[in-house]
Amino acid sequence: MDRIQFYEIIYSIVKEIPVGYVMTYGQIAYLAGEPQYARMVGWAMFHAPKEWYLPCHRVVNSQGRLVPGWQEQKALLEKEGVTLKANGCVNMKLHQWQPADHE
DNA sequence: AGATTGACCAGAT
DNA sequence: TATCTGGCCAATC
Repeated sequence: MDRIQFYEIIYSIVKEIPVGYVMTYGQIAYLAGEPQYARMVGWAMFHAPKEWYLPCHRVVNSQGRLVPGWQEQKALLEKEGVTLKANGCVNMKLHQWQPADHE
């Protein structure tokens, strides 16, 4: 798979994340077909053109931690209805979006 | 062209 | 449970 295609899939998945839900980099990479590309997901998010309007604030790491150096993300998630723990991490069990939920 | 870093993850200690 | 290490790919120095 071309890296470009991989990015395209990543962006597609991220754009499909509904309000009030979040996903992990690893999960996105997995859905994109390359579970090992978690780092590329994060890299792609940071370098994603704003014209894509990606809800990258709904993307967190496997621990539910928010993006380092981006305190605004916390406020954004709270405004979307995402409940954050006292330590500032997302309640993954409550907000981790699962595409195959109705499986 | 080689080495280092990065919005990560999983396993090991 | 918390911290460290190795590995992954791409971009930058």
